[in-house]
Amino acid sequence: MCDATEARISFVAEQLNKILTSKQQLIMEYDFKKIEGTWQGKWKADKVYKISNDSAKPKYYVLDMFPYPSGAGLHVGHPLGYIASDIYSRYKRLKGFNVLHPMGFDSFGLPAEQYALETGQHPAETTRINIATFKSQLDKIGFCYDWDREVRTSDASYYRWTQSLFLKLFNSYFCNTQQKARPIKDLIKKFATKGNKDFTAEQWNGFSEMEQSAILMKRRLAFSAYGEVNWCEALGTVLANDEVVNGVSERGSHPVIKKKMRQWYLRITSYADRLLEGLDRVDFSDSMKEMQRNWIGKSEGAEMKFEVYGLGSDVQVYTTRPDTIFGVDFLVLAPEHELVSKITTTAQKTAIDEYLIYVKSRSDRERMAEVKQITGCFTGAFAMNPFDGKQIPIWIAEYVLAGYGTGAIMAVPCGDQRDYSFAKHFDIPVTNIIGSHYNGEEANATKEAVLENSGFLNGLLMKDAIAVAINKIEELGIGKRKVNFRMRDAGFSRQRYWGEPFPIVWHDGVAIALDEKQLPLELPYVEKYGPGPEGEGPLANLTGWVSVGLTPNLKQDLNSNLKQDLTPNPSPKERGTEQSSDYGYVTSTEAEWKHTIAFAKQNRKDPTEEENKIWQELRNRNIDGYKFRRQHPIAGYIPDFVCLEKKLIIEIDGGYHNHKEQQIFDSAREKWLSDFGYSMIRFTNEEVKNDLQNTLKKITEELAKNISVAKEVEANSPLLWRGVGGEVKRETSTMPGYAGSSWYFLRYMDPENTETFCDRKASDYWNQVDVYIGGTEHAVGHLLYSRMWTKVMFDLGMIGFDEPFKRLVNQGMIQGSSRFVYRVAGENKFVSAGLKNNYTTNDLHVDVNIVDGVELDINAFRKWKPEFEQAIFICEDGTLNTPLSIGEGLGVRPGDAKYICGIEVEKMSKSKYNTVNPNDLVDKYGADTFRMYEMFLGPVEASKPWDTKGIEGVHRFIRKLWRLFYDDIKGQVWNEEIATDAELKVLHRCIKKIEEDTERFSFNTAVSTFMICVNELSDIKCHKKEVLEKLLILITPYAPHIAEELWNNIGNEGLVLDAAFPVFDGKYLVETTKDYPVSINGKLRSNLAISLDATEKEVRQLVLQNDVVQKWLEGKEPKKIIFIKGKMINVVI
RNA sequence: GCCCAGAUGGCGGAAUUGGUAGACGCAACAGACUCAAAAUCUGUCGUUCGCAAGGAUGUGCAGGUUCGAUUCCUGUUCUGGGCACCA
Repeated sequence: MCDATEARISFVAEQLNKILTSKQQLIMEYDFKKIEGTWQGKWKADKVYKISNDSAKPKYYVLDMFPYPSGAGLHVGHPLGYIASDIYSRYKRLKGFNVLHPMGFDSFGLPAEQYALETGQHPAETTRINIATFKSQLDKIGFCYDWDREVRTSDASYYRWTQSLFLKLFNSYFCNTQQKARPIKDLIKKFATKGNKDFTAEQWNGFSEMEQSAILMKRRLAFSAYGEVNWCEALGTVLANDEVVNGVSERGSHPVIKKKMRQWYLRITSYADRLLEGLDRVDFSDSMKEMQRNWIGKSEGAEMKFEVYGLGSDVQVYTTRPDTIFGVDFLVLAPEHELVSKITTTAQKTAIDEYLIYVKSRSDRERMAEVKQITGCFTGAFAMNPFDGKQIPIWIAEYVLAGYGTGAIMAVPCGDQRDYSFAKHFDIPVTNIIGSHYNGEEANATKEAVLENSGFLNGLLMKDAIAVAINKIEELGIGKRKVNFRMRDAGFSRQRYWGEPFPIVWHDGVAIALDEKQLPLELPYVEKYGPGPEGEGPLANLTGWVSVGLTPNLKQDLNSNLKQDLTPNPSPKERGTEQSSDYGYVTSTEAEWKHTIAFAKQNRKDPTEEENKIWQELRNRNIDGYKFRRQHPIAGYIPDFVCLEKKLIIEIDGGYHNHKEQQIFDSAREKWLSDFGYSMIRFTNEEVKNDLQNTLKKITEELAKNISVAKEVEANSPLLWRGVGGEVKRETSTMPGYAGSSWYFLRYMDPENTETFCDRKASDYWNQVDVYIGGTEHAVGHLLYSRMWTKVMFDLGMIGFDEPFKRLVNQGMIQGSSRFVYRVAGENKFVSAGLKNNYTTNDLHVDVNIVDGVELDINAFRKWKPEFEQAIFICEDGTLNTPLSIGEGLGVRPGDAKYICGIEVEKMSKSKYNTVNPNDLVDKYGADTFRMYEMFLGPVEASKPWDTKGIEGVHRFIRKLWRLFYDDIKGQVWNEEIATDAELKVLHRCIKKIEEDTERFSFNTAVSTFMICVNELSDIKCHKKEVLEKLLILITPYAPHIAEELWNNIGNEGLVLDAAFPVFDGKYLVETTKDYPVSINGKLRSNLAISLDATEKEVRQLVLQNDVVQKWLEGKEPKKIIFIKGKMINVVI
């Protein structure tokens, strides 16, 4: 072999070797993109996160507040809570729980509608797109959601149940004796049999339907009433509170006034006490509980009456301080109080009228804006103090609110600052009832003073006098103990499009619930999103949709080809042609209904032989206790016989029903009757004539069969059986954003159920949400409403618990850290932060992504927006940086001169260019690094500004973890050697700390624990599988992808996701000696290693022998030596 | 105005029950490896006096309780959040 060949061979071998090494290196490198892609794909394909409702394991429910899918997508602030809950879910799974951890979208809401108004895109479309974006972003982070359980509040399959639950609220009332919700049927029954304090049963039964419905409306948990809305004439629309700024509209600054409109409300005030009490049984943060308590605003006091001089009437006041009754110097009524016009004297009438006009002219916002302004007017009337007969003037003033208490107060200037200011302002003399405790300069609102000048209360401490005074008031029959709440009933309707339509139709001012079977009432498609003619929601513009006629289904039929077939009277032979009507059986007007009634009456007079025969039986036998009616109109249809209770119709057909044409009519009618919940059974004349017994048997069977339908479909649709005339119109407002979110946590338990909102078995199994994670912004809205809904459902026996969330964790808000550049006024020149005071500048937000810390990437900035292409920079050191294109010769670009940006912490938002997209970070560092970094930032509960800088450190840590298994050069380093005690000590210390930290949601310290552990293992060069695989299990919740990859690489079967959490063993941590800190007079002076077995006596001796201690003692005896075993030693001199 | 939470190095933060303040990370500085860069590794790192050993001081501020206080108590300032004429 010649040299050349040999050289060639060795060259080839060398090259081959190089390739092999580089390939091996490639395999051993931490390629997070590949790893994360692989495992996310595998998880999805194998459905590893699919959770069953049927498991022997104990359950655990971890829930995130589901997001509103905004167009902006996720920014780094959103995933904070999601990562925390994901870690916790995965941790619980390792601990052997069946963990429910779902995700969905709160996809109804105003922003989508606003966007639609601006761009003309349909909210359904933008919502769909936004959700897709959100999901793809979420998936990149590697969350363990069971997407099969996803819910979207704007899907008909979801809001069908929101509507159903609304109907439950509508059909329930709050029973004051049992303090719980009950079906309104019970109340109706009570009214009809016993009446109540305002009317007798006879009176109730004599009330018209409209009167009855009005009375019931006052008790329903979801009710309709007239309420004030912010009405903007110029925009022709109703505005939400936050769309009104200082009395004018946010958009366009048009004036906004109060307008009364019919609104829907939830009677949440009935639950005030139980919402308050429930807080003691849940694990929420103190501040969260406090916020809810404040919102509910319970106050205890007394309601009592003051007689008005010269008039028979009394003024009812509410006070929490009945102890100050002898200090009352005047009464104040709210300007809207009903007594105002009655008691005002002729002399004061002009003044009062003027004042009322003034008050009306002021919006709520104005009244709020100038809190301290004192206004009021004397009515001329006087009231009498029931205790001392003192004559006290009655005033009106806007500081008294009509909506709270009785809308009237007794003013005690020496005990209440507002009353005091009022008295001073209007020169009303002040009575002092607390002697020296009142200084004449300001009110003393404490309850600590001793009462004087106070009749039977003299000498009592004010706080003790309260109860005494109330007892006296009750004794005298002039008032009673009374609890008031600040909370108001929750407004539940919005004059908007993108929300759940109400399953309600209106007829003659009576709200009629749609039948359960008619749900979902789908949100119709609209082209325009503008308000209706009277400021109603956009739905009001859909006249075809709003006007129901009878029912939506009937309406459909009328619009279809069947109209022609339905219209003619089907039995002209029987009824005679002279009575034919264009609509026949269909009644959509008063006149048509009258026709139908007339037909029915006539039919009754003229029965067929077969009808008579069966009627005898039905009437006499009263089959199975059910009452039948004959020729009784159902909506526009006149059946031969009907059992209203069972919704069963019986038809005895004459021969003409054999005609094909007639059969089309029949089946069409059967269809829309079934939409009302009615079923039908047909017999021929022959059947009745020949075998009556069999016919009756069939009816009995049908009644039994029908039982579930009849039970379920409440007889609550008067439309079906009462006289229908006049127009039937749909409710045009929609439900607010919190409707869908008030119960979504239940739907996750049983998301595909088409029979009910959530099977009782499922809700019994999953029960309460164990941990609920979300922001504080929902403290008083969503959380109160969902708590109320849960209580209602519990009361009605629909679920088995009355608090939805066992534990609430509030994640802090991640604020944006904005960067600014300073543009010299009028020039395309920017000055660095340190020199900006030398110039007049405009501060511009600059994209944080082109700033490294505070140093601007000047070239990236020039490319950022075309207008900055030629920008000149005055750098921090005063040198210039100009674009080269100005001319190579002229362009100055010193090497390392920096342009420094300004910083400000603000809310994260696109317009401030301070958003950071998680996708970018995941692409650059991987999901595992991103997850751990978000957790490493600080406690989950804390708010903090985002700073990308530190992510490098976490990424270094992850790579260091990887290097415990694979070395860049040596390749595999992990081995299967037996672990030493020292190594196991490191591991078990880590197990203990991770378990503790994860349990208490201290994820930032958990991350640093991992860092410490990996540092220590690196230091002692531990690459042993026995230790490392336990570490992988520990870290799975935090960094699931790398854990799964390494777990698999070191030869484990199955997923680390389902491994068992390592059991901590304290024996590895047992120490024999402790390096005690030795303090002298509390100041640390030395350390001393002492055996843990040492007795206190031995320790004292060792301490006294110590050089440092001796030096400090200077030969004296110590006064005392404090020794706390295992902790520290303190020598007191 | 009322209620709640918080304040610790240049920065994010740790100290779980009153017991070694500043873990872990970032930034900074010094060094090793390298032609160089990246990556990696080692060291220093509250302030202050001192060559050093070793002191002094230090958890918003002022007091207090305690052998000992970031931790408990009182007062106070500031920051963040909530409510806002609720009798």
